[in-house]
Amino acid sequence: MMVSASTASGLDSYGFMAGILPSACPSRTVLDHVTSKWGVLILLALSAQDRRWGELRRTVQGVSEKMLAQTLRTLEADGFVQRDAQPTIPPRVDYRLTPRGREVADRLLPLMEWIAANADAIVAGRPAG
Amino acid sequence: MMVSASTASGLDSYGFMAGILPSACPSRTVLDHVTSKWGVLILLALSAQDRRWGELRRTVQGVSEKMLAQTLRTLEADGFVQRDAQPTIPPRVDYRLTPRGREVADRLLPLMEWIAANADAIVAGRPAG
DNA sequence: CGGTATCCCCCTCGATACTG
DNA sequence: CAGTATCGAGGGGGATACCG
Repeated sequence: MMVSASTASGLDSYGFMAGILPSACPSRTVLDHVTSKWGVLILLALSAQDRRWGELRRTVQGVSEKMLAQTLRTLEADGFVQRDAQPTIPPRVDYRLTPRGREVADRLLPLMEWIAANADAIVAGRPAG
Repeated sequence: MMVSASTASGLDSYGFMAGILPSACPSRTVLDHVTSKWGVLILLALSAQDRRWGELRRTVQGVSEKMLAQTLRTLEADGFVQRDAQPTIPPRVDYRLTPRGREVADRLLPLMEWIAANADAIVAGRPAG
């Protein structure tokens, strides 16, 4: 079986294929953060434009305040998101992607586009139940 | 702010940016399956080569039998993975990506490569705690 | 070998209330 | 507006036992 050389060799060079992302390795935690239920959607929302807290809450439909705050803190700790708080009254806080965050978002976008384009067909084809 | 036209316009054409993947839409469920804790790793493992159950269990380190079975069933229901059982004794079951599964895996690979290459720096930069 | 069934703990997450 | 604190339900997920 043949796999596109550019992708397969890239992965093998990091030793993925023998045991994939060994359980103790740092990649697992980063992966969990990036692909977390709300992490993906927040990164995507910020990839389009910088957003304020309330705007983010409205854009990422269904996220609770708790999970928005928690996920933002995680993404900030990993250096994907920068928090910019202005000590005005009322307070104003903007969130933006860091350069590192943009690199991740750029790799998330093709996946999301594909899912958006194919979701209907996938759901329609699921076995009943 | 300028974003690469090829990615941004692609997303906007699916109406992502106003409210991102509205909570009720099918994309959310597909996204959850693809980016689930074990789903990503299983798709990645199968993208390198077809694998038997036991091989998959060893390759995806840390997965329990229950979660491996459960995740494989989900990926199969979504049409990403094909199960090929041979009624021999002892039984032999192979799993392979479907064409649809390969399309997803191809979009997952660049993300995984980036994470593998940057995980150490990210973890090292996390605040203490 | 390649699973399924069951029990049960713990941790995530949502709801609610409160604050600067 | 932009959060934090607390609580309680639910289900993800591990351990174990069993089956074809």
